[in-house]
Amino acid sequence: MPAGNPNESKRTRTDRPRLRYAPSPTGDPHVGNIRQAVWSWLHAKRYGGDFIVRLEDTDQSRAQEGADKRILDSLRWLGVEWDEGPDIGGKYGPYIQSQRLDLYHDHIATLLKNNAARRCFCSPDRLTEIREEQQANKLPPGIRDCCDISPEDANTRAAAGEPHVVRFKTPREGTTVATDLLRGDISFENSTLDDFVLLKSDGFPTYHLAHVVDDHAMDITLVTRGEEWISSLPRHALLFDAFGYDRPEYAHASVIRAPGGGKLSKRDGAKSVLEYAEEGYLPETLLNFLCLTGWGHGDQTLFSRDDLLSLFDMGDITLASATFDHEKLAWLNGTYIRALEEDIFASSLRRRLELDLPVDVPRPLDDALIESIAPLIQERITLMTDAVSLVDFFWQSQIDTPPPEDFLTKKWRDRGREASATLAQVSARLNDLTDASWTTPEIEQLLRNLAEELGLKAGELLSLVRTAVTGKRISPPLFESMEIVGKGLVVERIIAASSALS
RNA sequence: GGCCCCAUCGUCUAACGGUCAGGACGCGAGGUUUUCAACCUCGAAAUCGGAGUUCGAUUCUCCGUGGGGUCACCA
Repeated sequence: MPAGNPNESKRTRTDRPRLRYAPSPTGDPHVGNIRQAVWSWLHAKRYGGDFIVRLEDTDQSRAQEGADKRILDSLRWLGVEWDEGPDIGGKYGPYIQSQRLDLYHDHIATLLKNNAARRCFCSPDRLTEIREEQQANKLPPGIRDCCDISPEDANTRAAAGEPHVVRFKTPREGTTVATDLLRGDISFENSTLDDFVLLKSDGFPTYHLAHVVDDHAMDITLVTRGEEWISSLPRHALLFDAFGYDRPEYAHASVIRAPGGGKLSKRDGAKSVLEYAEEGYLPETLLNFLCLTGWGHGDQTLFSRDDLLSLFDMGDITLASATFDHEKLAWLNGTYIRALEEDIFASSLRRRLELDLPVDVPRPLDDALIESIAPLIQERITLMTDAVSLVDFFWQSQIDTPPPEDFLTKKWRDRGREASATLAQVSARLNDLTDASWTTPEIEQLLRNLAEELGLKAGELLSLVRTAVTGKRISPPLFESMEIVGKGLVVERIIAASSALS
């Protein structure tokens, strides 16, 4: 038997388990995929075990430049840490499958020697021909007896360099029973299985071979993956048996579904982890949310990283497939934004605004200004990217006065002249305030008094002032905003609005 | 279609045979309020259907229905 288990440890699902995340570097990880990584990590850590990252780059044609780095970046952003991996190594390395080819070849040699596998020289055309024929005869579509070549002949042809694959010789009869941690025993009739490919003609292993060889070699105790793998489970069970290896435990998680049904895809607004990061979601939000869909723990909705690290158990995940709830994700993000320490929020806001504010606004942004604005909007945004449209007026030297139909609502509709006159009075009064009195409470007092004087409700007057000063119908709290914008600019803007309305 | 998996409010979930079937998002009503949020109170909303087992089924069994996965030299 090639490459045995380096450790004869007796680990179990709940005693120093070893779990792995094995992405193939074909693109950015999406939420369903990364959830698998998060869960594996949480489970491993909960029980004092190890979390391993292994790159499954066995499909050369689908490999994508830089995908490996973006996968690791996604994990880091979420706060997922690994004990062994392609970047940091470990005693079971290498952690990149394309660097483990010899191991797979050794295993193939063993199987061939034991007559548990066979070389297959069939062309793709021949294979589709077989499938069509079987389908016409209402037989299982899998490839079984495609070529009848003696092992000697096969070895000769292979030695001569003839391209071929190596297939597993799946038993024709009997039943293969495999166990899923969440569903119990699942049995499959061997007659419905096929002679699946282990080694491709380019010398790379298929997932089936690589999974069995590596998860054994790396001493993985619990394999977690999506339920799309359940149908391949008997193949893996048979392979472990063929090598004489103990089978690991398996937990197949359900798929995350799109709101309309079906698999979640980009079309449904599903984004990669890094895209969520760019759009202003907080890592703690996504971490919490990923565990909220497909898992639950009593009445609890909010889970900190530490909560999850001490509560999560792979055995508690939900069997039914969950629908991705964008609304709840957004709500959750707002909740986490509000919970941020003031200074953390301020610095995060600053980074966001440096990105989102118009290019003509000089960088770096003024820290004191950011710090005074931050508390005004912290509880008003759901995404960090919501901030800019709420606060851009603080940086504009000049704001465009909205058209009358937007400016004049309710009480002021079709009463531009009155509005104009009112604003003129407001600007005059504000102008009388001394610089020392240009504070939130004094501005508020002045405007409330003036409203009373004019026989207006406070809201009626303030809606006018708000639009004039911020250019918006909806804004951060007005008095605070006015204090920050400063007397000169405020008065200037109100005068401008007044004349625009006259 | 074959094989396999799954099934509690619209959505995410809790209830390991006995609960007025709980919580969260969203939704509705009210309160608070300078806009918008936030916050507070209240409300509507579910065990897919049918047989069993049991004193008693959301929970166990079977059938049906519905949804999903898979049938590659992709993972």
